[in-house]
Amino acid sequence: MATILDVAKLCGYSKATVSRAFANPEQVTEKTRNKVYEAASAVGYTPDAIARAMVRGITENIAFIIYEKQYPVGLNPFYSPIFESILQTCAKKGYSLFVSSERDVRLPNGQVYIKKHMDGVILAGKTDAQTVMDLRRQGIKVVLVNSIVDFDDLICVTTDQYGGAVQAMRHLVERGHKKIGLIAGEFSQYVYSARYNGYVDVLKENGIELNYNYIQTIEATVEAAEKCVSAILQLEDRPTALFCTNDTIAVGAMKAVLRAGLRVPEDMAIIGYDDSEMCRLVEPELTTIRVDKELMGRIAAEKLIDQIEGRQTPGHIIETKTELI
Amino acid sequence: MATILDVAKLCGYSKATVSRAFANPEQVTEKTRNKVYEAASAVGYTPDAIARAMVRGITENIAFIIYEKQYPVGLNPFYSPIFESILQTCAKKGYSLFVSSERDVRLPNGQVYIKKHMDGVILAGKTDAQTVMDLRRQGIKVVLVNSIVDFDDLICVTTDQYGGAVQAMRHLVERGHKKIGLIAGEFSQYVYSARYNGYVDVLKENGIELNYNYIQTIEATVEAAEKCVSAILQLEDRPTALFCTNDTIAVGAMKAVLRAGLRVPEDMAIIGYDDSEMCRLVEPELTTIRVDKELMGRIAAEKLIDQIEGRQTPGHIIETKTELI
DNA sequence: GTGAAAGCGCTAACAG
DNA sequence: CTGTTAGCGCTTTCAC
Repeated sequence: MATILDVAKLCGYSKATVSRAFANPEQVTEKTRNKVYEAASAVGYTPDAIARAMVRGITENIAFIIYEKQYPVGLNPFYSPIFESILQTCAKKGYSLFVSSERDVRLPNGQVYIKKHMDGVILAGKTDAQTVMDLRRQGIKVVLVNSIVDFDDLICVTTDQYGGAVQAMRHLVERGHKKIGLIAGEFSQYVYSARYNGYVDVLKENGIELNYNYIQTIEATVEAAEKCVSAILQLEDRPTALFCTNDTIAVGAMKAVLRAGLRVPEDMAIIGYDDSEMCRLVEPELTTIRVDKELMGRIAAEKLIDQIEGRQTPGHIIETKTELI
Repeated sequence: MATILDVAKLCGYSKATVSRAFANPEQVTEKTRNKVYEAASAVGYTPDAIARAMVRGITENIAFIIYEKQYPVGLNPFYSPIFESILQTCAKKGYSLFVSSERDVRLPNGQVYIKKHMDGVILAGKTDAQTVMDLRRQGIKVVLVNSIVDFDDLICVTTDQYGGAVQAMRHLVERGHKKIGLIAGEFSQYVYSARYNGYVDVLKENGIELNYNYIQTIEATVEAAEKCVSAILQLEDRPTALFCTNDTIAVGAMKAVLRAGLRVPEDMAIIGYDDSEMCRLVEPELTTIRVDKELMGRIAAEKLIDQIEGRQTPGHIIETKTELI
């Protein structure tokens, strides 16, 4: 592997000049530059990013670490668009992106440790204060997505979970539904209760009494939702609408209804949550609550990079708006 | 940021011993080790991966680089499971994973250059010999997924594209279909022609004549497929079955059929390709050709890591089997 | 089992 | 504009 020294020798300039020709071309005359480049091509030289990172103290890499039990990282319909958005933002800013689902590695002494080929991380999903502190102690900047830890100087990018649930429920109520079921996924406490409260509160504000037969908590999979809703359809006095706390559940619910020979939404209205890709795949297409995942990813990446590059990043909780689709 | 020297000073041992306590614990007595760990915790020390990589010449990072125009990386229903599988394999082997859709960065001299915080890359999608050579010249090991470049010593993990298409077509023919349409996505030449040939050959072997009204090439999106199939449904003598060259197209086709008030598969049989997640979301569920994406990802990652760690990796083209679902 | 010393390949003052 | 020099933090012989 050719090093900077090989190039320097060949073109007759010093290491420093070769270095400048690549890292700060404007600091070198065009003539010199060309000679350097020529020599570099001749020996097949390419700067070594590791050595560079070592002396500069920065890697220009960040990591996106998802910690959710629900689905694997790459297949998660909610995080995929966020991931994609982060990826794009990184590309634009010249950063490379690590992806991982295991937040930490243990040193032989049992200490938590994250491989430090990165200047910062975006943590998504279940996150605790300790992790954030560990990371920071290692000199790594942190931004949270879809989770909140109460440090004043920590950026947490979230959505209005409660507001979205209220939007969904009001939509159903406005269309005349009084018997509305809740099929809730087993999400983190934070997400679960916000959506649950939205359900309960909208019923209350419309004077509709809770019917606990209509409320089910299940694993957030198509299969579980299908099974659960099939059972609900057997109820004497079955609901006319279902609020599903994510789209995967809504798709399962829809399958159950269609298989029972009923129509959506005439016989059973269904609303999902997240506005994932699948909403547009099924027929009829699913009503859902849009969460601006593209924006969440972009903000998270931009704020993180701002911090890495030493720009001030005021703000703590950044809440993006939801919208009915 | 505490360095190894801080720890050495505090515990009274040398840098070398501290280094060993973390990198090769067995080379140090337990007593020493504990003292080192204690001192490390006290000053908040954690080994610096960059410095480590610099002297050892290995990073324990690899990259997954997708070069496809079709969909963005993170949202690609075909590559997502491969990605997930690679991620898992990496985690198991102690490697971290970079993900990217832009294969290269250009140096000021115009040379292609990839940031070398990695020991190897898995290249997916459109790949050319030059890229492979550039990477190798930079000391980076390469494995290809879903693409082929003819170097004897280059591992290419693919599937039997032609065989899969034949399976799909035979399935339709066996169920008595004679008027079979082909809705082909604009994929790479390699994929496109393998699937196209499968279509043509099975028709031939059954003595069915090609009807060019039944063959359409479109952008591989739900919308394009829906539009295309809506038009096909208007044909005087419309087909009774459609072979769609991926599931996204098949889903679009299905939507068009259902919207026209027809039934799937009674009025129009539809078969997709890839066995992506969406097949199980739609109702009725989609018949498709399974491609073992989990296996492809795992093999690619394992072979790459084998190469990085200096193990022999014979073989060139590794073809995984397809299966009708 | 532990220490001393020599770099890994590069950048960043500081001179000239 | 270019060269000299001094490390970045760690691992790894080679001695002891």
